[in-house]
Amino acid sequence: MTLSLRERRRQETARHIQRATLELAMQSGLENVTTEEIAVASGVSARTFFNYFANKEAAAIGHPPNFSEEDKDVLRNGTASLAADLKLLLDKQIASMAEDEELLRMVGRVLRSNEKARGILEGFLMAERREIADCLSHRAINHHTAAALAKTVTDTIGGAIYLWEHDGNMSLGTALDTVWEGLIDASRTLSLPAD
Amino acid sequence: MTLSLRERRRQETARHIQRATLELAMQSGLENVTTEEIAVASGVSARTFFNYFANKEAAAIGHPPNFSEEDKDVLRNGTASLAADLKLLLDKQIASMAEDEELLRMVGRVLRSNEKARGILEGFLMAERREIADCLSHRAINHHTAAALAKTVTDTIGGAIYLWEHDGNMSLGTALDTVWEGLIDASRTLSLPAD
DNA sequence: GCAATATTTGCAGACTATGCAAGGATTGAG
DNA sequence: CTCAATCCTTGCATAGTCTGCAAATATTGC
Repeated sequence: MTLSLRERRRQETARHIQRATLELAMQSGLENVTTEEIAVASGVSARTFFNYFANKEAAAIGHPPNFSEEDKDVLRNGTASLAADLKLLLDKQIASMAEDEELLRMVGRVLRSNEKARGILEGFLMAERREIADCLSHRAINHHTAAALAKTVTDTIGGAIYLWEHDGNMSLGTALDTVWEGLIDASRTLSLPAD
Repeated sequence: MTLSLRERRRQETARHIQRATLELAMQSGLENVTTEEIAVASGVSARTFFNYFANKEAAAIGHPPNFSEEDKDVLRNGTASLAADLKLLLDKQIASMAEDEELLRMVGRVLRSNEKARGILEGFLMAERREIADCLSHRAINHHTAAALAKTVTDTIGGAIYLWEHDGNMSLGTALDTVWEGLIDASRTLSLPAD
């Protein structure tokens, strides 16, 4: 886990560029900011900007951290109910996001107004869902059930952030609990009466 | 519901451009097709192309049809179980998509390789989910439950198409049933043991 | 057939993104 | 410390995206 000087600098520059991108986007909207302006604000050349991110939308979103092996082990070999283990994962993810609420708010604002950014995020989420579904494959009835559960994870995080952004002074954790309850209610609705 | 000559021509040109875009994309990949080429293949000027679609990704996806009032009424005032009414809506949507499987296959292929296209589709889906959640607001326990149910609708359609695309000779309808079962199983998992 | 209204088109111009090659910085070995 | 290998940054050239504008063309309703 020790990074070379080069790697540390690279990460730092990437974060730096993301900040600059988001701050400019908050002022004028990402559409109205040029890559040139972002590069200047980040202290790198326009060409170097594209060595770090494929485009300004990707710069605004940044490089999201991967799931830890620890988290995935809980999903694979957890002893509690599946629902409880999933909720645990959600709590952890939301807690880590709550560490920088301002960043989250800025990213959220970009995502709401920018189609390309939404597409890039979808790409990240697809990869995450694949990972989660993989971890669940032993515990779920079959592949499709695992996929449906994985989707609920990313959806619930998205829903919680959305609620937190729109409902004035609800904490991220409370928003998660609220959306989670809605999900459980929806699951009851779907599973109880039909067939 | 009668359209003027102008409106009919406009729709026809739009479909024409979508076809041309998709056919070129199948040959070389959408990334390697220029808007100029699409315009020539569609028989319009490069400038006119942009009067119809904001970009080539939007042209590939096309203008998806809205839900009919009839469909929405079933959601609002259906007498069967909510799960059954939702399944009905899904069956109808999938049946209408099955009318042009080649188009669906081409659009799917673009979506799998193009981030921007995924973002545009997400935009359409968000709007659909809002509509569905709105219809469900009276029948669901609360707003969050309705939102979770609406999300399952678009997710299930997406999942069914994905399955149909990848599993050799499964029909769209069978794919939908399979994904739907996975969803029901997932719902049972989430609703039964926890709390 | 004519005036009002919409659509198409070409053109100019700002912005995005990539390949390439030169120049600079970092690294590890001696 | 020094040198060679390696990696990173940068400027430049270039292909492509997309918008505003104004002239030309087509459609509509009267």
